[in-house]
Amino acid sequence: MCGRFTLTSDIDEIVELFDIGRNEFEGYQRRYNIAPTNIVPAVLTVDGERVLRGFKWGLVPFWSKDGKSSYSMINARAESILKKPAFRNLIDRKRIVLPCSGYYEWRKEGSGKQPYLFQLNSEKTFGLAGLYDTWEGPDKNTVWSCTIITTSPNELAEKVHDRMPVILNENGIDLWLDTNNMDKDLLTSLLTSYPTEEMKLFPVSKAVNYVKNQGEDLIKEVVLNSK
DNA sequence: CCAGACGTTGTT
DNA sequence: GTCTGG
DNA sequence: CCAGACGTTGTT
DNA sequence: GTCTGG
Repeated sequence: MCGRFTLTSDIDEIVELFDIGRNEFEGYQRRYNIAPTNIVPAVLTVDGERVLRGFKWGLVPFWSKDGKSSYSMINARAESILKKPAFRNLIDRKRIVLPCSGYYEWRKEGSGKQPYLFQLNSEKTFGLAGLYDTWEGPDKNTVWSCTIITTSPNELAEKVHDRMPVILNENGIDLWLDTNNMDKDLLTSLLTSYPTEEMKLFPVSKAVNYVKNQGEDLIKEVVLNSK
């Protein structure tokens, strides 16, 4: 999973897919409109209600000493998620889904790296499976942080990369966000690659390499020079 | 027993 | 906090 | 990806 | 130069 993904501004799509209130989404936008770029939105269930809040991307486990997360904690491997001490205790009660309209992966091509954008064929918003944790700082502040789960790629994704994020369909989102669901077999069975035939991929501008670049141009297809 | 890890990926 | 490796 | 190791022995 | 660990 790359270090960059996009979120559509289509409120209706998000509200519908995640079954959250419209005011929940608008409240999120208000609360986080000046958040740093490493804060990402995600949906969780609190007291039976779907809630959208910001998480620092890069898990900080509750037992962390300094509140920092290593770069590697941005992802958790689905295959080992029940074994790894940093993740396995989170699967019971700390599950989230991150709204996403597309994600980038880079492929080495000749001298440089060509970014590709993955989307659903429908170009609609989808959900990435994640886990979160909270960490209490010395001054009693709480850091909410998260990690995105990766799995082996489907036939499309493997053209570019050897991993892909876990994408949940609507049913998967419901199961993953159901706080009453403690069935580890069922939960881990959701952590597979998304159907190839429902996804598309195309090259995009290398402008995506610079985080400061934003906007529509980054999700447009570009024509690559054939060799 | 205790110290040290605890994790994954690759444009930052 | 808990597990692992030395 | 990049920084740092790259090794073994034993009177430290 | 190449491998490994972070």
